[in-house]
Amino acid sequence: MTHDLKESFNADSPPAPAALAAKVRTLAPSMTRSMQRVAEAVAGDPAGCAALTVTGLAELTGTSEATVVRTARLLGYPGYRDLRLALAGLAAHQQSGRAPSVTADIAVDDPIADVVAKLAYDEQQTLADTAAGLDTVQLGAAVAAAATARRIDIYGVGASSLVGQDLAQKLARIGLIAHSHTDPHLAVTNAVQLRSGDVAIAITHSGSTVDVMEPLRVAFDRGATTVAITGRPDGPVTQYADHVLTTSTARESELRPAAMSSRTSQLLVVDCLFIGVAQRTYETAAPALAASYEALAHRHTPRPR
Amino acid sequence: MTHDLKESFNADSPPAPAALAAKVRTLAPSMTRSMQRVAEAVAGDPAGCAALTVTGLAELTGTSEATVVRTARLLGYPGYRDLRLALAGLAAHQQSGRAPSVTADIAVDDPIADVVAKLAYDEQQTLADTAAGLDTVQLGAAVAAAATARRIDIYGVGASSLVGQDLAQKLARIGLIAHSHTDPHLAVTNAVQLRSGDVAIAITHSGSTVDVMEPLRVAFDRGATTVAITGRPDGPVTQYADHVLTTSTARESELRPAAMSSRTSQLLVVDCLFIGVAQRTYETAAPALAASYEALAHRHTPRPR
DNA sequence: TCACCTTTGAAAGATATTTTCAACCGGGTT
DNA sequence: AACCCGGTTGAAAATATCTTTCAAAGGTGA
Repeated sequence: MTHDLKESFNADSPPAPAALAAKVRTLAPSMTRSMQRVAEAVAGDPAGCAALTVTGLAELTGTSEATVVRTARLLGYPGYRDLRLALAGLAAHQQSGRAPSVTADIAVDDPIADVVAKLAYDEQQTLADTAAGLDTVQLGAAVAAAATARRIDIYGVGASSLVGQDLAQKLARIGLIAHSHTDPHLAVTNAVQLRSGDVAIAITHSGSTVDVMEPLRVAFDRGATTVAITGRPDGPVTQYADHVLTTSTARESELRPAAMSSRTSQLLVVDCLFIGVAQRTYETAAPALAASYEALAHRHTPRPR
Repeated sequence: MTHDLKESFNADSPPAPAALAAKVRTLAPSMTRSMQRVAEAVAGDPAGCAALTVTGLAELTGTSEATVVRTARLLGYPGYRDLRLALAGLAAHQQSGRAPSVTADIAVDDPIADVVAKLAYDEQQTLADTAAGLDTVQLGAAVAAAATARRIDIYGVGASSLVGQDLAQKLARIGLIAHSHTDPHLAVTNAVQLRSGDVAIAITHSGSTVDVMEPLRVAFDRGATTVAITGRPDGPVTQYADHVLTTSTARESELRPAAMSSRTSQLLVVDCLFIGVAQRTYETAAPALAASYEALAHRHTPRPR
């Protein structure tokens, strides 16, 4: 599956009911300027845009019909007509559930209570977006591969390395052979050992972190089943991925680095992967979980009161 | 609001959000035979009809385009196009109505899509609980201490160690001196160096992990400001904590270890702490964040497409 | 600067929707 | 029964909307 470029994601989800705002955010970086203007308008006011014709929306955004159609395509619809229908559906949706008013960015002078509320809300949003945007077919395939893998190598650097470690820890707990690699050199060194029947998982929000791409490429070339967990489903890392799991991207602000929401999103994906694997290996996973719990008991003071 | 069914929708003429089936029934007598066929199809399967063009619907009902348009007009829309948009909205609505049963535990035989939904829902719940249960006064105090600390030491083992590392990474990014300790011996060794003006943070879900409590005790004795992030505000660790930040605990199931939801909760707390500190040190934090972003740019492949 | 690739919108081409209009139907009248 | 007439219907023209094409504009690296 060596797809690249724009055509790749036109193939996947034909319809896309909700989670449009999330999709817009994920795809925004791969859009051209004028397409971003259109996407922004659409995400900002679905109801309003649903009432517009191609020409209308083109005028509103100061672009051309062609650009509007292109944007619709990029978002996964066959054409503008279908995007418009989806927007109408979305509008009806929002109508029912009025959003709370903590959506604003976190400001420097926000009282601490607001920070808590906004952050919690944002992360909840990120979770919802991620769940909506996750391709369950890809996830299922990744789960199947991991559940039967001889060994699982995980690559991630920076903030993503923690996510990788988390996954490795959990998989190890249910008796699988899983390792997380942070050092790029060691990662490549290890990747060389992989072959068919092994699984390599790369975690990178940007989709273009060389330190993570390189070991994945090696694993891919060696015949291992490769999985990319990334916020950029069109990024270069997907070249070497048999299965791509997309994380969502929340808008970031000055005080809220992208790493924060991408981490939340990545963790959800990783958890889903883990649970999926645990389901498939239930016979061995359940006792292993119990055993590891037992083994740690003595590390706690006897009676917590 | 006393009106019931039939009377209600005569009032709202221009749009007609729901109650389409009812409208069809009321207006049916005043329709001609072929129009009734169209109206019937529309009321029977809004979603399906939304996918059809005028011609398609005309064929389906064995009538002509003109009749379809007439029917749309009779139902109160300017034309078929608008009826179609309304249908799409209606369909989306119905869809959302059915799916409230994700609250159950994750079972071994749940399809992967359910796993995603349940997990996302659970984590969202955990976030809400955590935000609600977080003591902003304690948080504010912890933030104040951390923002002005000479150095910050963080203790966590197991799953919590990742949370500790995450916090340390982020604090370091905004120019603070923060370290996460995983090795209990090294943690204690380092804790001995602390004194008044330093901050020590212990992260333990159980509130009774000796490997984490011990360094915190040492730091406490040495006069450092100590913070405990724990799910058990009555646990032994709080003895040595000047400020206690409580994380929430979601119910766990066989397949979903406690570590999973506690991690989500801990991360939110840690994020709040971080943002709070970033706010208070904004002058230095903002440029530091920008600088660390710059420094990493070359680790990505130049042009993602 | 130039060559090359990307992005963009004007306009042509294709579809879908709306309107027009004549044929058709059914019932009442001579 | 034959005829007329208002209402109903669909084929086809007219219009609006959407899609595609293509060349010019804009940017980037050598």
